[in-house]
Amino acid sequence: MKTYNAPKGTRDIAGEEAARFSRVSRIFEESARLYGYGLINTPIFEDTALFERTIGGASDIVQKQMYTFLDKADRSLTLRPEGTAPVARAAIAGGLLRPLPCRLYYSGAMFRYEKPQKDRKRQFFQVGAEYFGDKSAFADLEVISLCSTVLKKLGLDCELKLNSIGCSKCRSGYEKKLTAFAEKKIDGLCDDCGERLRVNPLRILDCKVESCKKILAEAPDVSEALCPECADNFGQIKQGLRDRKIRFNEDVKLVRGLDYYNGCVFEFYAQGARDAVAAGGRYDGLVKLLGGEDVPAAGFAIGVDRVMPLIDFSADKPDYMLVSAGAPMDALAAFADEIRDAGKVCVISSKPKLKNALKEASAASFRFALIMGEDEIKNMTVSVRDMEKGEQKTLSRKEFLERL
RNA sequence: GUGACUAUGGUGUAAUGGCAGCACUAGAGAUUGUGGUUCUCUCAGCGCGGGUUCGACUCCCGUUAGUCACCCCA
Repeated sequence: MKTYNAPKGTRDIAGEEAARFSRVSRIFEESARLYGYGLINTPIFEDTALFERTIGGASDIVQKQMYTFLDKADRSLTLRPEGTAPVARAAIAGGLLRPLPCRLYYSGAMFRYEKPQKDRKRQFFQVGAEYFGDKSAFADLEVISLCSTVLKKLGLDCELKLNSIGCSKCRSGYEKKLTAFAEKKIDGLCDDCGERLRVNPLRILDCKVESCKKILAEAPDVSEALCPECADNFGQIKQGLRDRKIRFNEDVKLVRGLDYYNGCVFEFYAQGARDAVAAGGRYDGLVKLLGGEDVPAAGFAIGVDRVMPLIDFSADKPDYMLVSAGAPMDALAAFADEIRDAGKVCVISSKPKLKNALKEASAASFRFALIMGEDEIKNMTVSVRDMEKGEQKTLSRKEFLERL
């Protein structure tokens, strides 16, 4: 019989992984809620143009990583490769940006057509938060704090890398300077950098080739090219982080791959992890670009798949397995419901023989087996067997339920 | 997208080109209502397609999938 695997670059998440997954989502959602963020669910696919315009036509994502298809009416649709543009789009469309500020969080699958490898699947999961309507450092600080809090609650010790790539004004000035610098040294730079210089000069700062790194070490700094406003804003963010005791390292070479970013950008690196587990920044131009008013914004996303294997996790053992020793199933079912009403996990073993039922309970690591047989039915009792200690005692069902 | 490596029951692993074994798991059982230790039995496999050969799990080519690096990114 032919069987089917999950499609290339996707995977099934079950068992312990699933438990990790929901733990990460739960902790994120809890924190976002406590910060006053509201959940927003956007479609899994959008008009292709939404991503082409916002992410940047020159970016790798748009150039070769989008899952784009035509629907039956020849509309060009794309499986979302990231969450920010859809959230911005939805916030505009849904009139959510009227009383500003507006705080939203999301959680879900994203898609990028890449060659799968460690920590890089074609379908991956992100949780993220977006803050609309505040131009000041306050917003940057809030989203960085939220992100940092979540990672901390997950037990991760992360390094925060921080940079400012400036507003549209100082950025274009800087890009000119950088381009001029790089063109002089073009012979020493790799081919990719030549290409980057043409399409998105900032990205050459990100080059991993040693010879390029050496040359670019002398490149002009963004920090020196910032306009007074941007420099002041960035200074406030850094001071705010110090006040909040959030450690960070300024990295003047940090740029982001998506075109809509400006101002402060950041990435969180977990210990030992090569890639960022979370990243974000400010994107003041995005809402306007999508036809909304001129609403400044900042946000971040956490890579759930990347965080999952890093968290310290031990699965909870299920509580009770009800096993029959000749008791009718009806009696078991009613009692099981009473236990569930008390909020405890209770599973009824389908094995008719006590021996096999106990075997099942121990194989599935239940903490207790609840034995019900003729004696227990007659006396309204239950025999509670501790599967680890091997101790067993019989008590009245009423007493048992009270102790839950 | 480029490059390298890998592919055998559900899992982990063997077999100079000559009958595919082993361990774990799972299922059934070892006289009455007591499991996680023992014993017996059972189920289950060469990713797919070509080629070389008397004969291919083994060699060659292709393909698919996985892993790793590059690229890029959460």
